[in-house]
Amino acid sequence: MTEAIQTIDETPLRADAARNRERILAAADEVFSERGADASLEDVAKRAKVGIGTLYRRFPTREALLGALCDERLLALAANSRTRDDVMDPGASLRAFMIELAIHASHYQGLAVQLGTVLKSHTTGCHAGTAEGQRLLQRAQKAKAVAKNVSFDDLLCVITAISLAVEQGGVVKSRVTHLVDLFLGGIRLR
Amino acid sequence: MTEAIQTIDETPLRADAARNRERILAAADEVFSERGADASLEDVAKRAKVGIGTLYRRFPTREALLGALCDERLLALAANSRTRDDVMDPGASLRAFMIELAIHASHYQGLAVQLGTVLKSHTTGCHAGTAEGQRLLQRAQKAKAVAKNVSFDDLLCVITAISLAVEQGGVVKSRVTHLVDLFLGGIRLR
DNA sequence: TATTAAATGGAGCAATCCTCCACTTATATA
DNA sequence: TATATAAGTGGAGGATTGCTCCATTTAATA
Repeated sequence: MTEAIQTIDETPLRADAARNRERILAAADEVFSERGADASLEDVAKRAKVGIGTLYRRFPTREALLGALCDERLLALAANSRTRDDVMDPGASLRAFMIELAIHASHYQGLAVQLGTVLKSHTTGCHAGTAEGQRLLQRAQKAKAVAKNVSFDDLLCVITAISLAVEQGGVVKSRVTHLVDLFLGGIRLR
Repeated sequence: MTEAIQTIDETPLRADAARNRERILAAADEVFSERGADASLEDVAKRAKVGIGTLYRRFPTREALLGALCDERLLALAANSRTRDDVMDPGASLRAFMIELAIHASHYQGLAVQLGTVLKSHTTGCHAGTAEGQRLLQRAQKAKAVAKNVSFDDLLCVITAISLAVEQGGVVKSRVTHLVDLFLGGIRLR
């Protein structure tokens, strides 16, 4: 769980730097869990027992830090999704993916709004996540399970919305599922 | 366009206070338009030529200020919607309302995220807006145009999402319409 | 062991939020 | 018209956070 996690990257880190990087990530996970994704970065540095300068050197922006934090979970999510190819039809696979991603995106309070930005940070996990989403969408469209005028951005928009609702309402998986299903099926009766 | 705009309110304002209130609103509209809904409130006060204390006295929170700013437009939106009862069927009315609200919610950069909160500020316009939305939803459900397991919160969630997408993508009415229609019809083929 | 490029930490400036309160002013009343 | 007073005002100032910069320390290499 150590090496490939970093951003698509140039020279390897010095030993102390790598150590500190891990501490920052661990601290950030704690602090963001407790106080939300817009908690003070000074607090993160303090908890990691690292100077604030060190934190900024490693993660120039908050999004970079969030991106790195999401990395592992997004990788897992994408891998997970690929295993479903065998046991689920394309539509169901897409649905499952959307639900998982929506839940992921509300892992820290305040993460949902940033989902779009974070997914664009160049992390292996972020790449894997978007790639998998696009693959699933295409697959579902080829199988005529989903309309072809739907873009991945449309999906992302809806997923963001759903996690946003979860964050605000403080609700749970049932609501996520409900909203995903609404979106899949449409609210209009026929 | 002067009196009923205030929050559901107690004693009337003194002349100077009322004057300042209007200047603050005007300044806020300018500043928020230029720099987004999370612009500095000190800047707003400066532009209104008013002390920062005065601004806070009148609008204790940023949401209160945003609520007041949305007031007029929400009132108009609700009134507008009611006139459509004659010329549109329930489903189409709801659709039109959603589109208008979504566009409204991206009037200032950064407003969308706050839509939920803002709508809860006790302003006549906010009340009118939510009331009208609920009415339209019920009406559409009675007419069997919309599934009955859809709540107003669900709608709000989707509308927020859509304006969020608009804000981020910097896109326009066509995208809003597209997303609303996706949500109404569902993305799944049958 | 000496060299040096990489990494560190935190002082410090800037931006913003928001409170508090000494002063000013509109208005109701005599 | 004069005056009492409740309502309103402005902005200094404390607190928080973001982010940069650079003098110092340290890991890796020869």
